[in-house]
Amino acid sequence: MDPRTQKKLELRAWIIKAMAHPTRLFIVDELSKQERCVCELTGMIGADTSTVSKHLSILKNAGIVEDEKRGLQVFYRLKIRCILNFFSCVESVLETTARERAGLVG
Amino acid sequence: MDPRTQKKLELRAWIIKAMAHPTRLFIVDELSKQERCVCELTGMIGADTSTVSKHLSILKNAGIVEDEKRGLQVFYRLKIRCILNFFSCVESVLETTARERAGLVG
DNA sequence: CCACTATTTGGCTATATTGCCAAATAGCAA
DNA sequence: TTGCTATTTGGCAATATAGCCAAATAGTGG
Repeated sequence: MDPRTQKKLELRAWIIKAMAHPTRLFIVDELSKQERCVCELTGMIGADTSTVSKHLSILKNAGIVEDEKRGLQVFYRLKIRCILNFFSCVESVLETTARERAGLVG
Repeated sequence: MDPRTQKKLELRAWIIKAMAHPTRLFIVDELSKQERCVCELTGMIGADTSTVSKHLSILKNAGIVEDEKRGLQVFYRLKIRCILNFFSCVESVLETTARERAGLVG
């Protein structure tokens, strides 16, 4: 693999990696419904505020979400809606696997 | 986040994580064009055979690719085509980010 | 059986990620 | 300024991932 291709794929893998964590999937799903501040997300997730903040900054750096400060709070929004397609394709993967397993048994 | 949701998201994150590596993105892209044996992919990637084999087993365990042994060789195929949507959405992310950066400068 | 090729697995080290706590920063209000 | 709340950042320990080499496994042919 030539270095140019390598660099290109590293960048793309880095964006996908931003999605590759359960907490961050939760956040993206939640933000697909409505914007949320860090404290709201922290409450729903049940982790340390700093942990949630770091997850959000990973998503923000990747370019998947955007933030807006209003008063004391920082609100996060989903910036790229097509990222939700990840969910449906992942469901396809799971369904296919489940169907295969069922087929092996029956 | 309740344990049920957590488990569900962990499973989905695990599948996405299988895509979150430059070498595995290369493999998926290559397999989207045609099936390939491990030795062919190893040649294109330029890593140790064992490394490529491990990447392939990650993709296989995730349910994204499937394999078929023919003689000495094991051929891998892309099983879930919608995974290619990941690429186009990632391009959207990159384009949006690039447009923003350009806007800030000009 | 032996030799040879293709692939997988085990084991190791280096590196990256995660999550907590503590501390720093930012904004609002007295 | 001081105090309070929301968020981010730094640092650390635990865990996970990646890549190489060496060894094991599987299939082919003499």
